[in-house]
Amino acid sequence: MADKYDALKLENQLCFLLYACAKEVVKRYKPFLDEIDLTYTQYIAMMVMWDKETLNVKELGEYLFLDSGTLTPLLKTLEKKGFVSRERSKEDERNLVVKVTDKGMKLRDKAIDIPTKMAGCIKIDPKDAKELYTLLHKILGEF
Amino acid sequence: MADKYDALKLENQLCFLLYACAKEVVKRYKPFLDEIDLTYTQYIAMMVMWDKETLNVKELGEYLFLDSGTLTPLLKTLEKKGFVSRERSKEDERNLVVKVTDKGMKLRDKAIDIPTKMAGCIKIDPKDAKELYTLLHKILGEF
DNA sequence: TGTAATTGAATTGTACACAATCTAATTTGG
DNA sequence: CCAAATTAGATTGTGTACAATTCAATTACA
Repeated sequence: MADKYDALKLENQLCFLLYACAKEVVKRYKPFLDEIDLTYTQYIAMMVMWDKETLNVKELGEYLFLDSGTLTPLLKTLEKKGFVSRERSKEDERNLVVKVTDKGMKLRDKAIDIPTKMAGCIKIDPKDAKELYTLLHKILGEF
Repeated sequence: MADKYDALKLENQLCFLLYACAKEVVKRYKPFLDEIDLTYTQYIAMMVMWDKETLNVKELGEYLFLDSGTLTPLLKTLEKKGFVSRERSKEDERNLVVKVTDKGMKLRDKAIDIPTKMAGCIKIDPKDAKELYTLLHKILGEF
């Protein structure tokens, strides 16, 4: 019973599945992230900061696929919470150097069991997870 | 060289991949959706409306995984654009009946080649697409 | 070398997303 | 039958997202 509008049905849209799935998974993080006073976006920003320790806004944005319009207010919030510092670079004053603070590094230990908790929260077997990981990388790869 | 913080690295996060991928794919829709004066969220709402024609806010929200906080302003915008009508139900005045208008139904024909255009935009072979579809359904299934 | 082009952040404006709260309408149970 | 509980939607407040613009700093090049 296929009609010419079939492709316009929500249930046939891979993009919608991606969109809905991403939102629902992020929502699952909330209770765990509430405990360490971070939103999901702040959490992924801190993940990069924990790993790199010092970065400018542009570099951070490349990791996160976010621009300064999102990151500027986000980083100001993280600064207010004491997790990062923000300072213009001496060498090139266009660059804003973001550094994770001691307090920010301490937060990492509080966050350490979040990935495990989340894994227990989303029931997907390791083989499927790996497969999904590969497929999403393929799509994201061409961007 | 595994350390105890490995699970907290962005590149190991399936959720981040989902989140980034969904955003990037939605972004790809923009040029096509601009032509028919819809945002992505408005577009998926219209997809349900095209299919169901009449719905209340709660039902629409169940299809879209969105609540009234998002849908109320969205539907007011779609009403202003003339694509849907909003009216309280006579039988139960708590229900707001959303109906797609003639103008809204006409929009469907303008939207009809968007799925094809998008398919040409994201290079993923049909087998992978199917696999991805199945995996995402599995995850979304438990929500 | 001086101006034009480029770059990195910030700002502005629009549109979600969602938790929490509120209000009015309906339903339930004593 | 009526007060309490439930339900549907709207509202409020916070926090993203991102396009477009602005601004200051730096770089390129005629």
